Amino acid sequence: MKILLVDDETELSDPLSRILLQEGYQVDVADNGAAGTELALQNRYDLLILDWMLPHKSGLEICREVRSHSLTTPVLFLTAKDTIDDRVDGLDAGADDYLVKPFELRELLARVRALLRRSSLENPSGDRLKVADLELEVEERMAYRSGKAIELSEKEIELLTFFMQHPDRLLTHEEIYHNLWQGEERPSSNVLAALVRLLRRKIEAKDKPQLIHTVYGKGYRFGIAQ
Amino acid sequence: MKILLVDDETELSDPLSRILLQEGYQVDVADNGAAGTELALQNRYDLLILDWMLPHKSGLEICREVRSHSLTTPVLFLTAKDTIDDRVDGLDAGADDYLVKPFELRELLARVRALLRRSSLENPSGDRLKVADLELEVEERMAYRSGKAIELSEKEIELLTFFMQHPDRLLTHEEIYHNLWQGEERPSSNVLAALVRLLRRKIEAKDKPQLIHTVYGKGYRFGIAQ
DNA sequence: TTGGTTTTTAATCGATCTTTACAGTTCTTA
DNA sequence: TAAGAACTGTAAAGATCGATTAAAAACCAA
Repeated sequence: MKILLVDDETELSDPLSRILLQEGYQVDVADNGAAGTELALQNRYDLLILDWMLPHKSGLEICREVRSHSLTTPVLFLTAKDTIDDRVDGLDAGADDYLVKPFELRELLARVRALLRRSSLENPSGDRLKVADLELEVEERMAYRSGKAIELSEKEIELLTFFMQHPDRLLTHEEIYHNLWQGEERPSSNVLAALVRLLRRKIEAKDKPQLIHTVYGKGYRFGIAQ
Repeated sequence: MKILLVDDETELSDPLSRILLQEGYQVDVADNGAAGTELALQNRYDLLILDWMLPHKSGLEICREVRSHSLTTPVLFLTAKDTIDDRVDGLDAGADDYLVKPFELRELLARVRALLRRSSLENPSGDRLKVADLELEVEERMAYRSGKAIELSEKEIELLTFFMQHPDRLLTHEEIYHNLWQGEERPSSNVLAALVRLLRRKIEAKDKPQLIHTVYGKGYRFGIAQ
């Protein structure tokens, strides 16, 4: 689990990041708003912990900006600001939780667990996914269709994972691009179509139900259901 | 958005449920743990708001039990209990948020919005239209007649959506053209008739009541009624 | 660096969707 | 009931989009 901590007070961020590391999370730290925004947009974190008052760009602005790029990573505010207005503003800017300094470490950790638990519930990236007769082991970089092993490249895995996390749903080109090439500018060519073809070549078979369905003009749908 | 409120103190739950209703949510109220658990398991709520101290079964127990049935509805605790241990217990029992009484109403509403926003992000239940035995999921670009899946093209979806938004009403050619080809100049040919035919071919069936009725010289009427 | 693999680009081909046109049918009214 | 108007069914052109290639570029390990 990767966490981004954006805080300029090293008296807080140093021990906090150490403790989060001890708890088994990977932690990146940024000490100003601009750097935090950039990191958040270019990497895939499972949680953003933002201080409110920051050099260059406030936590509130980071949150708004990140959300406007339709990044849905959970956000936890950590701040000395304690009027109701601030809390409401923070939550309405797209934050998921709000904790007022000084806080008890144990409560913070419990809230972090709650946020991560929910996002892993929704994105069962747990290394084993199954749809119909197709199984995927993300860590192993292997898929199995009706038991037969299939080797996949990195991008193929990413696409298949995204597909299998949202079976039977229309996934638009936008959404897929966002998920696989986030941060980077939208590819000018038909990378996605090319990638889909590579994946199809590996996981589809004539004698098995089709799994990747194209939805004309919109995107793709993954699953056995039409 | 449906919310279940479980609280035995009517001094709190009465005004609170009234306010939630004013905010546009559907609200069910239970005044004890057993009833709350039952309601939560038998209905589809978008959020559970649980008091901690309850007759029969505590909020904590409700939360655990509901989660053990792998129900992932967001849970917000609302309680007078205010030791760190309680909060940690609540969050680790599967709750998503925890608010200590007395709380500011505005903060509660902001947290409710945050929780509902996230769950609607993860479970985008787009518009669902239903007329007779025909269902339409606009976002998913799928229709179902008596449960059987039907794929539709963009223009077909637009027309069917317009039909289903105004059932049992005469929709004139003018209105339909205006809605589907707004801005553009009125097509010179019989596009609409052609489109209606394509749609009929997909959603009508000999053994089912007719849905698209033509009103000679005027337009169309959609619905089972003659 | 080299050689192999993965990812992206670009061009072409093919499929689907939308519109048009027209022939055949049904409906309305004089 | 006959004539004209309106609708249905069909086919095909035009427009848009996706699939398929092959080759270039980027990446990576030896």
